[in-house]
Amino acid sequence: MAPALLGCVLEHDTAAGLVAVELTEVEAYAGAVDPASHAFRGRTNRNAVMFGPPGHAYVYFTYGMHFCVNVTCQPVGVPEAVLLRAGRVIAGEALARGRRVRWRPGEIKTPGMNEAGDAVPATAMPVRDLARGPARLCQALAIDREQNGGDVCDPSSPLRLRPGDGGTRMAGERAIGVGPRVGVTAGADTAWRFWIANDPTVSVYRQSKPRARKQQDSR
DNA sequence: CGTCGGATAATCT
DNA sequence: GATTATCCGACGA
Repeated sequence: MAPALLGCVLEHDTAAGLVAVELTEVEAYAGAVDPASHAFRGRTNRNAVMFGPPGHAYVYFTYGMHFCVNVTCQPVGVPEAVLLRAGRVIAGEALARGRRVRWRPGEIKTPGMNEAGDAVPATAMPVRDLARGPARLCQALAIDREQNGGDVCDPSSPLRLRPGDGGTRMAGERAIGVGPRVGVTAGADTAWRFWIANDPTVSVYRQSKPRARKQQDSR
């Protein structure tokens, strides 16, 4: 399923307008047999959607500030899904850019302004970075908890998946890259990440790095 | 381009 | 209480 999704289009229709991306990078997570999968240790409230019917969005919140979206791809009871890691914006670029304005805690959260309060030019966020990475993709498409469990195969859903504009699957004529998944600890040697070769919107590979443990009193 | 640390909170042990 | 399917700015090469 994962490489088959490359080149397909994910679009989110909201009151603000529609943003669409052509998927350029995905990762497969194989539930019960995959220690890197959220479903590896069984069903919980968080991963319940993974155990549901295929073609639905599994949206989770992580690192205290980011959302990521998966598409389930197996029958009820088989918790397998594909994480949508990156895409190329093909519609709603201005809206996506507005959603990608960032700020730091405690600072003014005004779209179009930077931390100093200066107007941010339209070129501040390169188009290639609008959905380059799973949390960035969710930002650009305004995907959050509301979309968890949604049927992305129903064309009438706000968040839906459709064949690519090229009309072909498997990213058409383009070569597909294969490699280990980003940021996972268990199962780091399993090559279940797929991307469109030489596409600038594919995120940079990063190995999982154990974070320093919470500082004890070091005196 | 690469590495590093901070932000920040749901989830699980 | 530890961990995390991340992002971003700062800094150095």
